[in-house]
Order: sequence, then C-alpha cells, then structure tokens
Amino acid sequence: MDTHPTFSCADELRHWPTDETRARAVQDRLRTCVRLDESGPPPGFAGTVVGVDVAYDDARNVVAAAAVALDAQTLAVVDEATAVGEVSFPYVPGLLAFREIPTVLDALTRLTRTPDLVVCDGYGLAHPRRFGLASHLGVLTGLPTIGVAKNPFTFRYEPPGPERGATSPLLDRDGVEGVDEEVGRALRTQKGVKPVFVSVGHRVGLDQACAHTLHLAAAYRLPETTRAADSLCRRALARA
DNA sequence: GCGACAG
DNA sequence: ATCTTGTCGC
Repeated sequence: MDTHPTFSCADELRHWPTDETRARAVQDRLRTCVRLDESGPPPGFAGTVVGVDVAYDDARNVVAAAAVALDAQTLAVVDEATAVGEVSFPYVPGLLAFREIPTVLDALTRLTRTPDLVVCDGYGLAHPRRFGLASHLGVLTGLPTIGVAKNPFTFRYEPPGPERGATSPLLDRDGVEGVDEEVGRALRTQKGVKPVFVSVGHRVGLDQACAHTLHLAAAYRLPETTRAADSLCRRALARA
C-alpha cells in the first residue's frame, strides 16, 4: 500500500560524489542514459506537470526543496510536497545538480502521484557536458524532464522577436561558424519581457518543451510550475 | 593565466 | 541562490 511514486536511483544517491572530479565523472557516465528520441507528453495532454525548486539558508546550512503538481490543462495545483536537508555540495557552475537533486528527489517522492512531466529551474542538454540538472533528474527518476532557466549561462543567442511565443536558437559559445548546434531555445513567454531559456532534459523533444513552457507561462514570464515551486520552497525554508 | 559562469 | 528601499506603472 505504498502510494508514493518510487524511483530506481537509490544506488546513485548512496554513491553521491563529494568532490568536483568525481561529480564530472558521474555526469560523463550518466549522460549516456539520457533519452532524446522521445517527443514526450504532447501539449495539452491530460496529466500533471510538476515544478521543482530549491531555496538555501547558507547561515544555517539548510536547503529546502518543493515539488508542486499542476493539472497540465487547467494549471490548477493538485498536489504539493516539500523536503528539508543539509547543503552537501557547493555551487559550482556546471555541477548544480549535485547541490539540488538530493533534496528535490526527497520532495518528489512525497508527492502522491507520479509526475507526467517535470519542469526544472536550470538547464538540461544546454550544459558544458550536455548533462545539466534537468537531464540528471530525468535519468535518476526515469521521468520526462525539461529545464527552464532565467539566464543564458554560457550560451549565446540572438534576441527572439518581441511577440509572445517567439524563439531563437541557444548556441554553444565556442561554436565555429556554420557548425553551431542548437542546445536549447530562448523563448519569449510574454511580450516585451526578457526571454526564458528552454532545453530538453530526458524523454522530451525541444519543440514540446517550448510548447509546454509557453502554456505554463500564460500569465507571467516564468512557468506557473516554477513560480509555485519557488514560492513553496521559500515558505518551507522559513519554517525549517 | 584571465574571464565567465544555471541556482 | 541571497543581500535589500523605494519607485514606476497597470
């Protein structure tokens, strides 16, 4: 009578790296498990989209994570969960997953339903080793994931058109002329506001990732999943 | 060596 | 991420 969704990543958690060298080795190993051949749940599907986010209190060395499930069609909140832990990895650009994922997984497993799609704060494929937070969380859980970031990180892009829904390719910084690879997309979710940066995580295509993001960002620049998770983890941190 | 860098 | 006041605008 276990109603909690379970994920087969206990082994990875037991062997969680504590230094940068081993962390990069983990990324290089797990990268081969990412599935980029599935388009994922179609826009407008009947199910839940879960947003995850984390907040920190450096002074107390405490981290709080939140997972909020929204009805994919109405965007109504249907479930939410939080988890509190100890900060166990420093912020290192390119290694964000090792700082955030343990507590995020804890919160995810406290949901009463299995997510159909998970939206992360940060990147997936758009990553120095093509294995960002969203990719990592996807491989560990097996769930379809995407990343929606607020900043272009190390990538370059031309500003998308001014209208909501306009996109432009997110390109690797050191791409040589003519061989640039599109690692994600800058997506204008609201007219006249800075774009967000979308990349695929696991088992979702880039077109679908952008479509989901646009649908989730019907009212504000950021997806409702991100806004709800951000708000909840801050509240959880405050009472921790 | 220097700069830059999701959250 | 987090530290932080007022202020401009719908």
